[in-house]
Amino acid sequence: MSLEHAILGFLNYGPSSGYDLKKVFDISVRHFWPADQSQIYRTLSRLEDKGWVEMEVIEQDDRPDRKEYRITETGQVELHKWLTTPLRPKEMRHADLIQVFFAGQLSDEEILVILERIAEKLRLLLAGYAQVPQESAEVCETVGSPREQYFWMLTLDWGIHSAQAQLEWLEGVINKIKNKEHPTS
Amino acid sequence: MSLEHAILGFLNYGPSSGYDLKKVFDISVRHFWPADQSQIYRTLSRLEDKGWVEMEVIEQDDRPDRKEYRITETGQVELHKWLTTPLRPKEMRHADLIQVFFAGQLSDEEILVILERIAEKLRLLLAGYAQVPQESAEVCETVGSPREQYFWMLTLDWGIHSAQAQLEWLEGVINKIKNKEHPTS
DNA sequence: TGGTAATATATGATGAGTCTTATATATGCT
DNA sequence: AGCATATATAAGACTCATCATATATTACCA
Repeated sequence: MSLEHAILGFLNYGPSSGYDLKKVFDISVRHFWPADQSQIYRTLSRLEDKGWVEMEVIEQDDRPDRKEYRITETGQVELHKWLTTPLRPKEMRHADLIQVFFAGQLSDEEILVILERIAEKLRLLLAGYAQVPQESAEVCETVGSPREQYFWMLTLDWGIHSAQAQLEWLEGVINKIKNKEHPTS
Repeated sequence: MSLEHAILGFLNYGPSSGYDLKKVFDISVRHFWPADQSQIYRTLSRLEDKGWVEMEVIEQDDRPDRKEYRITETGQVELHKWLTTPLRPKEMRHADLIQVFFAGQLSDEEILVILERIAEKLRLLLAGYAQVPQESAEVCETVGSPREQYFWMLTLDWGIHSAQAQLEWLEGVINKIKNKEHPTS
């Protein structure tokens, strides 16, 4: 399971609690692997059962106690194995494209609304990507070597290039439809 | 639910059985909305419960009987409503990018294997897209008007442009790493 | 006559993720 | 004293999708 190994990946930088992991996920990998809080805690328990991580309760005076998880040697072996193992192609689901697929049944005005909405979502996505570097800067510099940071940035770059390509293509389509360069019946 | 409305979309072209729908899905929308056979049958039952479709058993001499589903007026209203309703942004999950994110922990050779594997998957995806027109040609011409076919092709075009943009970007990254234009520590 | 493939539908188990809610401690504000 | 907020963990219910099977009919071939 991917979430298991994403968590192992972070624990390999150093021990951490479920609460910490949730925050790290949200500022670093959320754009390609969002993780629910409850899912993180459940997955940590499962990782412990598998022996890939160990847990230690850290008592805190100023805050509730935390459970700190540390990757084991078995866990490190498993992580390396997973990182270098081919992943089977994952099928995509784009509900937006279902709307486009059946758009022929709609009026040109309705179609343009749909397409503009998709374009707007892509612009928002790009705006979100633009903020990631600032949000993650602190963690990046403290936790990561330049080499690690380089690959972190690659994943962001991938998202930006994909969204930009999609947006440019979509804007072309919108213009064609505005110019009535499509079949009317 | 998107699958419910994708099915309604197809039933709006004419009545059809679960078996037919599975085949239609596989040659037309599989690349952005794959559907499992058992899921299609279960969804058809649910659509019937909701009153969006009606079922009729068609007895056949040469084959097992089939249950033919027909969209109702309520179903058509619901379909139109859904097609013109904004969909909330769906978060993406790309397990491949988890491997890239943690690739800094690996050797350059291991990283190139990972990236080449992702590139190869994209090439396979593009090869698959290239075959869609032939596979769906028959259904397209019999079921769809030129206007409908135009939007069907748009969804394919979207996939092709996305995959192509990703592949080109990825090939650039692979070359940079081959030329050692990345941090080694 | 037996075997396979195509047609056609259905169910049970499981996995993965989401949503909601609950619990508990400590800080700081008013 | 009362309230909101941040920290920290957890469990229940649910949705969606996948996987494996099961069943039944007919056609075709050896």
